[in-house]
Amino acid sequence: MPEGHSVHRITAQFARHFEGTPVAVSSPQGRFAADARLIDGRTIVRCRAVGKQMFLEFDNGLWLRVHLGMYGAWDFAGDIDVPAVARDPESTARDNADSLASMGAPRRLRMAESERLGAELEGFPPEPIGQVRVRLLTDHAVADLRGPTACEVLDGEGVDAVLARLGPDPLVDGRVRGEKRFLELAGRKRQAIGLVLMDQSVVSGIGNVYRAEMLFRARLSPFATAAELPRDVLSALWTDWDHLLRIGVKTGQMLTIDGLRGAAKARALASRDDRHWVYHRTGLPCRVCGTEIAMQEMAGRKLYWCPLDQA
DNA sequence: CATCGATGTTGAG
DNA sequence: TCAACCTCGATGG
Repeated sequence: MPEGHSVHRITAQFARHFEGTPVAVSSPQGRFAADARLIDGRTIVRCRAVGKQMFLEFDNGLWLRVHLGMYGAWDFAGDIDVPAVARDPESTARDNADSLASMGAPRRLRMAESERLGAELEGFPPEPIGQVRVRLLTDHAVADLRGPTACEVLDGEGVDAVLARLGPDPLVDGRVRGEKRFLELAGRKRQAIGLVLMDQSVVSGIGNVYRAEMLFRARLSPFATAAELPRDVLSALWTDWDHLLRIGVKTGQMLTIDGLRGAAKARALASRDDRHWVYHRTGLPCRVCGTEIAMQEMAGRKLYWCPLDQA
């Protein structure tokens, strides 16, 4: 379920609590047992997020690559920090700005598309719950992975091969260098821009929510051919992705309606239904013009747009 | 309690 | 183009 912003947050959590310490790696569920032995007991030396993928480098040159897919999630527990939003979903934007705070009594923290605090722990480490593909355990913290689309151990070349297939990520490649690559890649796609924004080889980290929201924010038809769009339109899309991704990483939520204040902002933070321009709003009035929001499948994913504003 | 659907990707056909 | 992957919150009875 997570789009790029959550993967950056999860990776920061690993960098903070798992980097620089030996990690016991196991597979309670068993499916990852052989791979786990390759990195068991090693120290994590680097944590990287690129788009929706996370890479953890171990001190023997091997990497753990994880893609959460539709319903993958990490459960953290132990002496770890908890993002402000997860502690208090109704907290204000100002509270959220101070990103992380210590969690006091040991608890569970689930990090996927959203973040949720679980019950207090009875002991450490806690028993794995359900199908845990991978468990990473240090003296102070534990991370359990469940339901990932991809989870494998790679050498440096393997990582390079994966990275070579990924388009730019604003937080990895930078706004300027990333934009150059995005313009090159998107500018030659003779496909609908609604497809191109979801293509991870063109731009990394955008999923179904950000795709719909970015197109509305640009007042752009999802069906326009990417290669035929003026360069400054593509450029604006990239700039907006950079902008939205940074908000997402900071707040932990896909806040795509900017500039909200007071009650409207609190509502957007508290309720997913009040958070977006068009995503998941089929048949509801457009927030700008009142036209019913349309929905149709595009390459097997639901596409939402305003037929008037995005004509 | 059963069923549905989801913020994703891969690979078979 | 579609099923499979494999999880779980939301929904309805």
